[in-house]
Amino acid sequence: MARVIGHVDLDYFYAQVEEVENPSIKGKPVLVCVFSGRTEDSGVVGTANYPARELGVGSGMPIAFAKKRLEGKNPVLIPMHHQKYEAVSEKVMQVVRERVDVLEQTGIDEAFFDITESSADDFSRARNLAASIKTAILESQGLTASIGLGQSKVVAKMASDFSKPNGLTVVTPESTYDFLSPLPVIRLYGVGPKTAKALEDLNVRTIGELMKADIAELERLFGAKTAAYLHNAAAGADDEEVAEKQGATQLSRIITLKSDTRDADQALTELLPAIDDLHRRLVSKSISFRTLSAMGILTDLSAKTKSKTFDRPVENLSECKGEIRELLQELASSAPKELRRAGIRVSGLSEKGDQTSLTQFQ
DNA sequence: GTATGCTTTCGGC
DNA sequence: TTACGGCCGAAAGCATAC
Repeated sequence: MARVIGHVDLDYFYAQVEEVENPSIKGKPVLVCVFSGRTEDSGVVGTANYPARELGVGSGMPIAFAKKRLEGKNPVLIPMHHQKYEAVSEKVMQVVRERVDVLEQTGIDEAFFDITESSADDFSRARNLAASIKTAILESQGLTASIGLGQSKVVAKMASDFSKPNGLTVVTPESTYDFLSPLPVIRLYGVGPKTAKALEDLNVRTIGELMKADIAELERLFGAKTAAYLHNAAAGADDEEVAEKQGATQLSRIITLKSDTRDADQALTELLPAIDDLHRRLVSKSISFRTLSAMGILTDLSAKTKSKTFDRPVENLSECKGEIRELLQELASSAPKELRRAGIRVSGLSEKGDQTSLTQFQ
């Protein structure tokens, strides 16, 4: 049976939550900012509302740069309140979950859903269901969302991206080719600036051109698995299932250092609160880990990591400061530049008292 | 050679 | 003129075992 897959994306999420809480800022450029604390304005824009975007400001942009662009435009800068957005997100996801067959949350503000059953595989019924989901989100939390429907995850994701904010785009199986083929490859889910550039060097600019691209050439450039994905995704024919996500596969914390350094002990000192925070998180969720990594962002913003895997799951991160120090030391001494930011990551996670996930197939 | 597991990098939001 | 976070998941790259 053909599938009906949806993707829901909350519009300019963090900034919209702030607008709902304080409607008087609506209409002005609103920036939700991640301040790093190094200098007054250092940090980046997390989310910008549409008035800000129309003035050329968007997420990932340095705050100082955004401020310059918005001089005289009465911008509203708000520091990010992650817990608040987390709470709103949970409520929205529950509203959606109640109305679909399967929900797969892929971020704080987006999710895939499968409504093959509840729409009886009928795209016109699916459209009505998607419209009712949008209404329910608006009534529950005052937020607009954009929804896309299609025959696969790739099509649904691109459909939700096609019209926003407050969009509803339905791409039936019959219209899939016409929808996808003229779009630039950069719009394809899974294609970022680097892949797009490599494709452009092959004279592949649109998804239609990607559909016809030589597979051997794609394999040579990207490897077999990515090549197969690109080929299928271009046709909107990926067969990825919508599946509820279990727990996280990794947890991390990263900070910006007060000043650039190669001194591992300095980095460790500044990281201690983040290590404690992650430790508390692990303990409260009864999570053990097997792999510990130190992450560094260098002065040129390039990234570097060093990691270590233990033989058995480790429960107590705060007892690993010696290992973290060693990893930071390896990292700092092998890095071509000083560290600007430093972080830790744990992966290979398991829940305490649940060793089955590691042993049941051995 | 193939399978498997670990390390590092990439890319999305 | 420049300006620059904090997460997450996944895949490539590499090493090792058989």
